[in-house]
Amino acid sequence: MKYNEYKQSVTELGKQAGEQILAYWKANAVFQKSVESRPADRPFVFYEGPPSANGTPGIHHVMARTIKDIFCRYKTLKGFRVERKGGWDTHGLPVELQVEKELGITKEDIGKKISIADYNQKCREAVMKYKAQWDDLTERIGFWVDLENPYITFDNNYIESCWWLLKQLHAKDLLYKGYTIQPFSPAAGTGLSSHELNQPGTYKNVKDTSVIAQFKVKGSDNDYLLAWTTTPWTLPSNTALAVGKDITYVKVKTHNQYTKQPVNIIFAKERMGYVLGGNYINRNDFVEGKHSGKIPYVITEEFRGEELIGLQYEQLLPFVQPHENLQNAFKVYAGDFVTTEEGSGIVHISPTFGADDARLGKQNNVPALLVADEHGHYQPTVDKKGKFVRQIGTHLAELTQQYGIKTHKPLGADDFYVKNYTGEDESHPDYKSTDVIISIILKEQNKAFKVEKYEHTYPHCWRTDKPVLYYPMESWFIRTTALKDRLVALNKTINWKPESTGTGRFGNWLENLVDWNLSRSRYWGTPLPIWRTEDGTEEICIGSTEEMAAEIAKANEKLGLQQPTSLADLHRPYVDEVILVSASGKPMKREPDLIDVWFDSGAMPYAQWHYPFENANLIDQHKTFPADFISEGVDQTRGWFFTLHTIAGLVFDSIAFKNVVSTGLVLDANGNKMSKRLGNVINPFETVEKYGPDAVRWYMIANAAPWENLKFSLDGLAEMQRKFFGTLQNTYNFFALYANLDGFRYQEADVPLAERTESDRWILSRLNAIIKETDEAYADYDPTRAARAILNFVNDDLSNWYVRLNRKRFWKGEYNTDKLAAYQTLYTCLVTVAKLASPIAPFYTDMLFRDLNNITGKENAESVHLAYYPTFNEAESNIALEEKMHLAQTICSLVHSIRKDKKLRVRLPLQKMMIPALSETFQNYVREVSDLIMSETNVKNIEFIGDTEGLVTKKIKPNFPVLAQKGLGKQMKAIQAHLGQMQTADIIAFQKAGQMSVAADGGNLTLALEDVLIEAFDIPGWASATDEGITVALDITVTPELRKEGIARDLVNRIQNLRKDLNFEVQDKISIAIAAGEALVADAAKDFADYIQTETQAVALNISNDLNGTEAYEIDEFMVPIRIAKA
RNA sequence: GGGCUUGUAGCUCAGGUGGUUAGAGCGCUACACUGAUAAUGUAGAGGUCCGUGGUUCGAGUCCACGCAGGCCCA
Repeated sequence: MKYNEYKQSVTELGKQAGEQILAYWKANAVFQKSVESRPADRPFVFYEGPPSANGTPGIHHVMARTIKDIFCRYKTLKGFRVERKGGWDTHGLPVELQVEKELGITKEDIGKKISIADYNQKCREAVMKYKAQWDDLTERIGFWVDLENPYITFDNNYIESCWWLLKQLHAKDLLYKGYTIQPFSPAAGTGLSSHELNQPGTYKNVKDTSVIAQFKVKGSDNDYLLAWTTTPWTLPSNTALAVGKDITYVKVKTHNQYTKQPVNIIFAKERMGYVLGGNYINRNDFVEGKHSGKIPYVITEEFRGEELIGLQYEQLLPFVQPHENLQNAFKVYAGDFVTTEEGSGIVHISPTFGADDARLGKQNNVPALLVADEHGHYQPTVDKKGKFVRQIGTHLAELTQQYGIKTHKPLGADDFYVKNYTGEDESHPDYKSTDVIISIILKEQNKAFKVEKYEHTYPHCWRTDKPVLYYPMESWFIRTTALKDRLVALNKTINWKPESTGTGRFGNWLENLVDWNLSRSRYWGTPLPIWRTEDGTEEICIGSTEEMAAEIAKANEKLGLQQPTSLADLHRPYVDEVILVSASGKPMKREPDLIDVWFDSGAMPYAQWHYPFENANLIDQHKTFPADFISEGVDQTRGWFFTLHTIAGLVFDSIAFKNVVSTGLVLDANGNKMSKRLGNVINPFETVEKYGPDAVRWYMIANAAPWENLKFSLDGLAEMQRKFFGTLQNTYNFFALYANLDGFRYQEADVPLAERTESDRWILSRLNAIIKETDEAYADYDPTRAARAILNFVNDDLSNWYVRLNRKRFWKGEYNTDKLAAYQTLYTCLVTVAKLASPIAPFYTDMLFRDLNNITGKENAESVHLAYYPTFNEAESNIALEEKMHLAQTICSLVHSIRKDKKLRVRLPLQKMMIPALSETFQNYVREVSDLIMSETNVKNIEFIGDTEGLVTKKIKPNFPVLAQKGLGKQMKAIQAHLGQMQTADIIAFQKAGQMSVAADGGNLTLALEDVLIEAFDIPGWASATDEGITVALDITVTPELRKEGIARDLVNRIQNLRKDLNFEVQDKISIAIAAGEALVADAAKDFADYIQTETQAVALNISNDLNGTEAYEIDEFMVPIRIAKA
């Protein structure tokens, strides 16, 4: 049995790992074992936020799923049992729109051209259209989740759990029916979702008639409040005005430009330019003749908006009176939405047709202006076709006639549409919109101060292209505001990553919570389980199929019906057909709405287990509730995060999740959003196919924190693959090559730590440091910190330092304790790295782990994912050693830099280097790693120079933090000045004395050695270099002996190259022939024959005159023919 | 308009509690190394730390106001 050795590129290997390890997991049920091998009483609860499978997955899904997977795997390594149930979100508008598009129908056709039953069947099929692709990607990127038994939101059982939850809310009086102002398309006869409103091209620039209307203050002669509107058709339903409390208003005396009547007008001071623009001029500037045609004005009063609050005014167009709360109508209120950006700074309020308006109305009990229809039900002044009701239309028709307004056709009471929904010919010279007609009437009645065209953007229906109407619609709400404080308090117990999303984005949202509008007027979704009598006085909320069966039976009996008591499908239209009976014996019909799909997903903690009808103990005994961990995109803050939190809070008075990672967006390499239009979409399948799954996962995690946006670049991915996986693989290959030759199988006892080399103990200390660091990072849900720590360890510590320095130990000499220690140390590093990195790169690390463990059998685990997380070993941690090694690295780097400067190749040995002895500790540290420094730099001796030699220039500067702590901040300038002028001799004197006195403000102060930092700066007359306060000087005298030794090393190097070029095996013995031509080279070869032969495994070395025609190689400054042959 | 967030080298990113020479990797330039070799090492060039004010002996770091990008909401 030998360790696998790999020749292929790192990319090939990544792909290979992705395929082979996946197959291995499947064949050996590793996922299942990773769950079942952990004790059931140590659960770590994870919730999978259900994706919708009606579209293909994107690269950002790889990101989201990687994050989820990492922590589940980590917790498994830590010994937790992590069950992961998959799930699918199946209801909702996107599915419906997709089906409509496929069938070429609109919402109006449903129930006409296609039955609801058939339509919903289409939705049911469409929603799982791409399930196979999703499953494939999930599997290929190694996201371990149970795909065999997922929860599916359209299942009857799932719906039944949702109903149960709704019933709990209903019982707590948290479910109610109310009004909400929603975008509505009269032309299409349907409400519009925000999704539909966000369709491109929906918002258009239009020119509307805007009016500054004059609202006469009650009891005054001619004081008027000016309110501006771009929708004059809403003026007949005006019931209030809003002002800004802190805005400054003025009263201005002038004349109305249309009627010439004197008026005192009130509006925001900042809006004078707009209100009085054009035809008006300040009376002080008025010059007769020069300003003919202009109307003079004068400001008579100035006051804050607060003073206007409560003021009463006369109804502007008194066609109809409000039917309730009349005492609150036609008054001035404060509105936080009032600005001085446009209009007059006073806002016209019509609670029926504006969201702000409705809110203000609700808060202050201001009535909406409604009119009774033929059934006595109160309705808005405009019907759903966009037409004024007769009560208004009659008046408008009369006034049109009275003022002789010319129109393109005679207008009756039923002809006043608020926008041109009937397709009238607008090019007709006498065509006038209802807005214009209302404006003319206002002008005639001295109620309009200014009328003009106003260009703005306004939303239009994406299907009919007609303007949208904001219209009051009946809706069901969850009274979330009732428990707002509790929801806020519960949120504070949740650990959010990043924290700001929890306190800011989510916390603020909770603080400003409004009731959750649950109603959706659609077909494919969870039906609202509420049945009502026609007059709405009696209702029932059904909480289970059993309850429904009982109620149906009751209805059948009381109403003499023949309804089946159980439904095969709880969707529309089947539930719609169910008639129930009220307590008083009246028939009850289901409220036709569906519920918001977000309720479905928010219900998953319970509904995925069909709670409480099955598995009740899972929730009741808190076995799977609340979740320990969830993760989704930050865009889910008001989506899934909110609904999970709200349902748990309202129904169970609990949080739904303890830790949540909200992930950022995946953008293209330039930071743009990926979109089909820009053609910058990264295909996840192709990417994983090309680079293998681990590189993609690793890159996403190591490159940026999960909650930051990720600029996804394929170059960056390739770089990360080379850097991390390439280096790790090289290191493993190195190990495997020699371990196979030496037959190392880790059968021997561990070499005691004390018997291992400095570098062994150093790398083990570093290894322990990252065990600790990664463990903390994972536990803190910060995978990026873990990935970067591992990356730096593998690259800098393990590969570029440990392996490079210790290469010879592996290929030279006997299989002795030292060699064994080297193997054991490197093995330990590799197998530990495999474990630490396995949550992020599950495939490659499993291959690495198994390649190692299959030979040694050290661990009883058939996969790295069944192993346990390494534990920090205090005994192996050695901070002092790590510092020493850092010192060695710095010194080597300095020597290299001098060598480079003086053009002295490393193979040329040098006699000595000198290092200023800054302190006893420093000197000892360097001494302990001196062998290492000497072999790495090829310098024969290290000498320390003390102060006595007077060779070193020293530099001194304040130790700022120390001085600041002593409260000497103010004296810093003086101290700095004093230290700046000190010479080396002064510094040495100070070092000897241990303290000195410095003149400062308010007397002398005494500095100790700890208050300053002293550095060796330079060694005059020597080739030296300085970094991090350490200076190294190099003796660059090249003696003939040294030169010969350098030549000998060159020879070894050339011969080794030759061996390789000739494809000799590492263990082949050779004979060498070197040309005698150059005396110096021949001498060197003779003097160092033993050395050369040992290094190159040569049994013979001849100096020959007979090498004509043999290729020559550059040695020192000579060209020397060399020939080798197998012995 | 509101909430949150980001802005440091050509690119991707580090820079606890303020400490005076702001770092890494990639890329670029040059050199070296060559029994890990489709590797590796060393050095160099490259920064008004988004701007403006303020606090401080001292600000990339703290405060205020802006600017630009992003997300969510109106």
